[in-house]
Amino acid sequence: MDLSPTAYVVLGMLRHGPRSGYEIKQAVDRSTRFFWAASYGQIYPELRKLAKAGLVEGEERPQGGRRRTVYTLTDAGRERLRDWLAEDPELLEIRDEALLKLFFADAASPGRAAEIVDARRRTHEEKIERLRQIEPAAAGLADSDPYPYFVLRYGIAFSEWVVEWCEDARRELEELEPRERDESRRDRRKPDDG
Amino acid sequence: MDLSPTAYVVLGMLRHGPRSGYEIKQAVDRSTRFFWAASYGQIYPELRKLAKAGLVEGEERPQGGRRRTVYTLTDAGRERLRDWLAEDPELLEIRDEALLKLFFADAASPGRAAEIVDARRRTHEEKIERLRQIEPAAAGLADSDPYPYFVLRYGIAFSEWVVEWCEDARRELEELEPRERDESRRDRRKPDDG
DNA sequence: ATACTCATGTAAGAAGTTACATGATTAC
DNA sequence: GTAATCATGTAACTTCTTACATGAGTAT
Repeated sequence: MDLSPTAYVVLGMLRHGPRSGYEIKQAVDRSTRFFWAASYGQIYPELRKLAKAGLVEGEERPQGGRRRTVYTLTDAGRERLRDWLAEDPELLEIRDEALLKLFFADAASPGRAAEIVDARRRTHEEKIERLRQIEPAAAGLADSDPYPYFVLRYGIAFSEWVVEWCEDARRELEELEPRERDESRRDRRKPDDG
Repeated sequence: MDLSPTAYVVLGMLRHGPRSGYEIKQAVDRSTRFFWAASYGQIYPELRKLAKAGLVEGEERPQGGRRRTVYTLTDAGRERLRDWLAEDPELLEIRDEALLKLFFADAASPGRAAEIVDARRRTHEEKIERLRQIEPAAAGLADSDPYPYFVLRYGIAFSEWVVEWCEDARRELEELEPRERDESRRDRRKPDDG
């Protein structure tokens, strides 16, 4: 049976011990979210599928009168995770509306490109802030498993790089877009292209 | 009527003049692909929807005995594109298997983290190569519309940054992963975490 | 001839989001 | 008491990919 990529997120989140679906969702939001999100609508059905396949085991562990099912990796599940980790990563998908809008900026009103770049900068500044908030906790756990912290720092460094790029781009766009650009450009346009 | 994000890719690809579905797909593969992909299975149905909505207009323009439908932006379509460009970009989705595997590397065999980083480096080296191949063509068109070239250079710069990060990460992992790490680490692990 | 590119499309299904529903516990 | 958090789940829907089918033109 083939597993979806998100199934491996679930298996992976159980690598250090039992967790409930709710806890997995929380862990995803605090960690892999910026490069791999997952919703309840995926996690809960996935846990059941994995249990049926014998890769995880569910156990009722209510807290007070609150029902709660905690899942544990089985040996088969751990092996499956290991096998997947042993394959070279393939999938890399990006949907970046900011880049798309910048790409089409020629069809926008004059000066809009710079605003799009500014919006992109703000997005990544917020991302940095959010990641910095979870950084201390991640650093504390790095002792027993260094990789999540490693990846978190990648996320921060990446967004910092984007912010720098936006600042450079801003300056470049100002040279590119003097007030009269709109008129002068239209003259140079190939007939085919208008 | 709401448009899907990919509908705007189609509208945007018509901003400089009429194109067939086939040509749109080609343009996507040569340009927006690295941050926004689109398949025939989206493009052709989308063109029909947009035509029904009056945002594009199709015209039969066979080449030889080969049927061919070419679409043009209507005024309404151009306005719709402009309105969308005037809204701040929101969507940013990443699915990065390499980061996910690195995140879970603690559950992999020793030394696997470094291999994942190496694979990531290769992926982005290939990306740079592909982008460099289309760079001259993009640079040539920058005269009439500078933005696609602008975004292309972002793509190259980004992948170059990733390659550098991978080189740094490689070195850091070697410090982190001396041969005996596996044993020593297990001792420091909290009981909750095993 | 045969392989490649041009050209358009559909069907099936995977993957993922959103909104909703339910109900207990905890903090103020 | 009431708002937030803990906890689980489903249904409807959107989005997107993959695989397939068809057929003409072009280059070797």
